[in-house]
Amino acid sequence: MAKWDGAVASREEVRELKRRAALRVAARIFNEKGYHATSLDEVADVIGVTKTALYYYFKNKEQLLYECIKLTYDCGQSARLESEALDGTAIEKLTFLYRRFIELLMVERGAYTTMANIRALPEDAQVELLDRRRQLDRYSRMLIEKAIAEGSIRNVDVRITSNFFLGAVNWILRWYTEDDAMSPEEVAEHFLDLFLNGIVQKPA
Amino acid sequence: MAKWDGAVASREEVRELKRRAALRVAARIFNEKGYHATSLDEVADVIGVTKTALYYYFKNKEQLLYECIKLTYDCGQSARLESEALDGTAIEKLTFLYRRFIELLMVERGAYTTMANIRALPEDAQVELLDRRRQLDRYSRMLIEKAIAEGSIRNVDVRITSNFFLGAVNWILRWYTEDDAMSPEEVAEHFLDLFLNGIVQKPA
DNA sequence: CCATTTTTTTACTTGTGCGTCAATAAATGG
DNA sequence: CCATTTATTGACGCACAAGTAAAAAAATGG
Repeated sequence: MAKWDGAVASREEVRELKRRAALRVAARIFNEKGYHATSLDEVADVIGVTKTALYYYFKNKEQLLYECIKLTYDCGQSARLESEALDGTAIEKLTFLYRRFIELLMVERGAYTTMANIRALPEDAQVELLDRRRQLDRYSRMLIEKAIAEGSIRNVDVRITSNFFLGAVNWILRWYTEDDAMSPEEVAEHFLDLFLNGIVQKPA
Repeated sequence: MAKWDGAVASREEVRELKRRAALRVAARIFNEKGYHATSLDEVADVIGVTKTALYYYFKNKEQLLYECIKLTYDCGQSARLESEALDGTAIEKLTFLYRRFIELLMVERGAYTTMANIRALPEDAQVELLDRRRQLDRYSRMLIEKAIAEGSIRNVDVRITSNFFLGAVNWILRWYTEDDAMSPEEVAEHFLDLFLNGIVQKPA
């Protein structure tokens, strides 16, 4: 057994930590300035190494972007899988899906999923990511339909409603900063409240 | 007086039409692939001229982007000015603001206002655009506050609520295509309904 | 039809940033 | 403390796209 019994990171662990740190830095700068406007020299500078060192961890710039975007998509996938595993009514699953998605997104802080970013990737990566996006969207719509059927929500337009809320959620990364006074859980709570109940004051 | 009495475009009019056509094309491609990934050769190709011709109408690439983004910001400004000119309750003004904003945005189809795009511009243009954005946001929040005060909407968190809806609206350009079955007015109607009333089925 | 202005093109310069290769430095284990 | 693997660096080639200058083409009005 290694001394310190795992309290100190092994070689592979160090490597993995460095990779993740690099991804965080890259995602932040990509979001700030955009993928194409960001040079690898710049990312490397912020990390404190040279560009060539990055190539030791990532095949190329595309690969770096791909993994940044994947951070974000994994949030959606996790939320979906957890929601599917629940047993409850459609509106309960729907509520859970979005709450979880928001919380994960805000904690992970991956790369925005702009069309510009997706399009920068090779064809197969594009297909994979767009497919994942569609899965989330389809699941979201399916839940809305079921919730309408079970009578828990109004007879809204499914496509519009799904886009409406997914848009509001995706936009969070645009205005939420790490030093925000509000926690991800609080934001999620407010968003769900707005989504479910709207803003209008109902007569008592 | 010119013959045909203005039925045929004058020189300046033709020039202006060409400028606008170029802006449309550029905005579409910028939205599709991102500003930095789009070469002027490509924009020119789609229009059917060479890159150099573009330089006859626009000072440089930045200028082209600036005007594309301005198309979008002008939508927000127009909606705000029209809303301010109304006399009605806060919730009426708020409803009008967003309905008008959505409709204008969908018709104009300017450039997405991503951080990457803004940051690509020179400092003074950035300041100007971000200031305009803040004006719209401030006006939106002010109306929400007043609407709470007048008792027409619930006591929601103003910042969250404004960001929530502005996000959903800005996202429209991501999923709405020109050949969509739904008209801008219909989309606006649905969005306002969702925003005001939420999705939950209220007991009769 | 010609002179002039407007518009567009061809050919070029220049800078920037991705990705590579060989060389060096740091860590690891015997 | 040395041999070997792992990690990082510096220097460079190369492609691509922004922007320019001068010439050609097209439109306009007399």
